[in-house]
Amino acid sequence: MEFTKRLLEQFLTLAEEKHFGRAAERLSMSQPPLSQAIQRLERGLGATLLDRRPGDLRLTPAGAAFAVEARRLLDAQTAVVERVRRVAQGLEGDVRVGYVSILSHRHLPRLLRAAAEELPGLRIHLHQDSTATLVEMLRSGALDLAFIRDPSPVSDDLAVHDFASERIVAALPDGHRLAGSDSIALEDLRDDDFVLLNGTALPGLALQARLACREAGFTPRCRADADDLTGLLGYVAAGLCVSLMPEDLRGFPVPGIAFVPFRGSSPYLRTTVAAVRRTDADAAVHRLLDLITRHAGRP
Amino acid sequence: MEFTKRLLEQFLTLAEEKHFGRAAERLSMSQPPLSQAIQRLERGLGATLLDRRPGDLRLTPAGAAFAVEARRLLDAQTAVVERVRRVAQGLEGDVRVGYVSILSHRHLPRLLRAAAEELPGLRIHLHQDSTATLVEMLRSGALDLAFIRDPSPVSDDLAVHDFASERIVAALPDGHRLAGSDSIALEDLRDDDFVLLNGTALPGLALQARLACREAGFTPRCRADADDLTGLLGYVAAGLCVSLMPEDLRGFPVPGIAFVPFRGSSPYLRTTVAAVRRTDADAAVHRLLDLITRHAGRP
DNA sequence: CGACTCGATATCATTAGCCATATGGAGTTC
DNA sequence: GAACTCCATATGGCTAATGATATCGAGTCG
Repeated sequence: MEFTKRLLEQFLTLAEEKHFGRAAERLSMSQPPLSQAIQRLERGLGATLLDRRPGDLRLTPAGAAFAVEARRLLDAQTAVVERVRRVAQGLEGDVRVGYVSILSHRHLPRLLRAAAEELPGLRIHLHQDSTATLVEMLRSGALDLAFIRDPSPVSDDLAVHDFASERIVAALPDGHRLAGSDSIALEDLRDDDFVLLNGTALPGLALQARLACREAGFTPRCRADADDLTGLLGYVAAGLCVSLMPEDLRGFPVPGIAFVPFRGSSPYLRTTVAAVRRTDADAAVHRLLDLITRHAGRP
Repeated sequence: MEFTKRLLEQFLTLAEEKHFGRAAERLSMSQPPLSQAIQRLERGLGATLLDRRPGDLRLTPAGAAFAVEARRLLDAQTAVVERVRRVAQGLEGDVRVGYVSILSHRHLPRLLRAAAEELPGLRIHLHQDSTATLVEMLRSGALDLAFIRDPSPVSDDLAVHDFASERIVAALPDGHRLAGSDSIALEDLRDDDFVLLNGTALPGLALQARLACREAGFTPRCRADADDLTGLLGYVAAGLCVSLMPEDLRGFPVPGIAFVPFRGSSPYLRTTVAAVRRTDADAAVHRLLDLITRHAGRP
């Protein structure tokens, strides 16, 4: 039994009109083929749908039930078309997004809010991990999009889009001679003891910090190192060293530490990029990526 | 866009096999028409369903969504057929049943239980009213089946089926000289004061009680009357009169009253019949009516 | 580079679904 | 009972859906 739209439409019209002649007219056809279509329908269903009493056509209980179901089938079909089109256009769907922990502070909530407003049909699945793991997951198809650290080992099957560049600021202990300044120059710290990242966890930041010092014309005297930011913060708060950190941390006041920006053309840490597979044709991913690039670089 | 079963089946098979050749083989057709069918489907939907990369066919997000929806559409169609057939066979549906209050004591719960077990797909809508009103509702189509009193004004557009015959018993005050008997004869009460129904509420019972006395060879001396059974019970419990009542009431002991059956061929009150419209072809009504007649006459 | 795989395209035959006209037949009305 | 209403039946034409064969073209691999 095949339920074509035409057949369902014919039955529904007949169910409304309760008159073969009028229904046929509304359907722009003659009466006999309508009779036959309905008969085929009844044979196919194995049930009588109409109580044909002379001059008074009415639906049997089965016919009334089928009228309801027929309308549902029609609605379901158009709904399927709608849904598939929306998925194809990326207005509906699932996107698996990976990110490094730093992002969560400020950018991620803002992005999620914007996505929920602009692309309400998207379900975004979040996964936090290290840059290296995220790249691997992205390449293997376990993720669709990832916010990762740059510089990082990005092969050419991935396309990257600049997302957020954070400036480096100085982290000084409260008692430091420059702790009260509005801004300083990096070379003002050439004679200070530094604590820097050793590069195991955040290689990008560790590298950039050293590069910035070299550009400023000195090699930082490293009194200590640490493998994550909280370690750095501990050393600085103890008053033993100064350090360089992403400006993001200024939003989280740490007792005993002053974050002071650099003057003029200060060293940048180009931190976060959004990466996707070059071959990925998923429209939802591209819509999300578009939204991300439009939100890139904002504070 | 028309979703024939064949087309959905073709897409689903292809979605499983991810290979045009193998899918065509499983569908007992050659590969080219399958390609064309899928292309027509994609054009009709206005969306690309397959990612055709050489040697590795995969579904696009839209294709994956459509695969889910296609399966749902197929299931929905077969479910519709099933449902319509069940309604046509009377295994599913709505039946509006009217009944007179007496019935509710014992028969109605039993019937509903049996119906729920034997015809679980039926939704039974209950309505209690007087015999006259029920007959009118039945005829006008507001009810499908009614348990009514007999004798009653049943026109020949209704078909009636005997359902329950209740015997008349004597209701005697506890102190009555026959209150302890196992059974008595109606003429034993010829000199007692009676309280009987005046016929406004339960004309059948009122009439039958008087007919029974006439058959026993006497006219009951009516000291009082009442328009319902509780009125009768009050008079009897007060010790003022005896009365005649349906034996149903023996199940509800009333303080101060003894119900005593009549000996031998005691007078019957043929109380309740199930009535339906003769022209009604509703299979659910007939199934229920069949169940009712099979349960007729049981205690 | 040549064979192979796999999907797309071109062309054609068959069928059956759909609708039209003409007619039949039951029931109602005046 | 004659005209009318209304649905069913009979018959025929047309279109469009369906699938088969043959071929092409891109990509892969030894």
